[in-house]
Amino acid sequence: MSTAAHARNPDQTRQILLQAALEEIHLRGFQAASLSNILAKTGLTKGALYHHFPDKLALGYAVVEELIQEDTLGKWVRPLADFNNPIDGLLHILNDIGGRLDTQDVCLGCPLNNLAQEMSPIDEGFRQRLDHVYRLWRLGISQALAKGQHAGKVRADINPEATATFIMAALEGCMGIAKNARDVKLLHTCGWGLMQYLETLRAAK
Amino acid sequence: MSTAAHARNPDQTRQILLQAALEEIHLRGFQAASLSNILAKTGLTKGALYHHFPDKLALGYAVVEELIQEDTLGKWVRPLADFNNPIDGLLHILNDIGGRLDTQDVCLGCPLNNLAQEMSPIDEGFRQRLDHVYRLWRLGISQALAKGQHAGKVRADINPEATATFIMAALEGCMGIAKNARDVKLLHTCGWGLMQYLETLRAAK
DNA sequence: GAGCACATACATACTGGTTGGTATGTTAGA
DNA sequence: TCTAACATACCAACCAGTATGTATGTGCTC
Repeated sequence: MSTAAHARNPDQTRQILLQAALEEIHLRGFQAASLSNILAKTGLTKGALYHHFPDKLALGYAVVEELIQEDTLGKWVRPLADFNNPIDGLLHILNDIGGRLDTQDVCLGCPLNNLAQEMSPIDEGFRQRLDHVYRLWRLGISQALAKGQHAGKVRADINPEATATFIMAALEGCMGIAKNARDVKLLHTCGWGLMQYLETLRAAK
Repeated sequence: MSTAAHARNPDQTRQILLQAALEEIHLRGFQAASLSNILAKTGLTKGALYHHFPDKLALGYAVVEELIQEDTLGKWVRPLADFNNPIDGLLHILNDIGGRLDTQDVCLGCPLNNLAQEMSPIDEGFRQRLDHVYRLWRLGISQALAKGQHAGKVRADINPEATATFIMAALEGCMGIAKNARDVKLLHTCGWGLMQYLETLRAAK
């Protein structure tokens, strides 16, 4: 019987480190993220960190691959596949996420976009991993749009890939603008513009 | 007669420092921007830098207020005022800038957006200065749209301010996506989506 | 199934390098 | 002659990373 004074659970420890790293990176960015801050938040030490990750870069990569990618798939790609009208689907997800975001979320912005803007010119490894997430996201929207075209819900004269790219970009842009303004209302204003655009994609009856 | 061995020109020295700081910040971000790198690029020393600026933060603020703001006004706000159809104006500027951007520009992204994403959660002074630039930009587009409405060029049922916000956001989003993809073609794909949106704003004949 | 062997899972203490910032020079020009 | 405009030398703080120590669980032996 273990008294659990120092019970060991390496998988959980790893998750705790990843989560704390995500929070620190989300706030300060990767370069300015301090390992000491991350460890202070977890109560762990450098021994634990460097046992689970070879260096800071690997920790950052793991945050992208295991947390940010999963979050993107879970919030956007998988839910969207459940709708047979992708425009309704996108509007629903948009409203759902937009309604749940509080001021703090808006102020910190999208972790994917934050990291992309910071790290893509500096580190190719980050760039590729982030690009992979963007590709999955874009592909999810693109396939949904194509399916919607076959179902006669989406205009046949638009290119699903290009349109998906623009939707994704516009969304990140809206989040970014609202983030700097520190204004949830501005996010909704911006989101209204995006929804207006989405409506133009519906097939004529 | 000055042999110009060490000719002094404080205003020019200040500009040189600002420009070098902009380049370094554009590449690495503000926090990771190294004063040593900036000085090495200029051939100046810390004495010069700290004579013209009290600290690193003030240097960063000056870059926003004097370089980035001017650039935004010069590239977007002032040119747009010359068109009597804002939609044609926006399309023209978009094509003009999009055509001139090379791969390096795309990879580094928009300095305004870069700084906003990095610094707005961390430093209120940065946030306010960047917000001011965004406001000027948004106001420029908004006023042009309103003018276009009165001239019967722009649909009367859209809100100029909200639409201007979305245009600005979508644009920054497109730049951001292309930046991470390191792909000029993706920027044009994305830009095509934005242009498609702009076309929907035209008043019916 | 008791005890030993060993790898895993951490904690602690320390280091070299870089950073922003400062204190103190030195030189140019008015 | 005095001040603005720089240059030089230095410093404390912080950083990622490492070397080493220690405790925990686990498998293997007899």
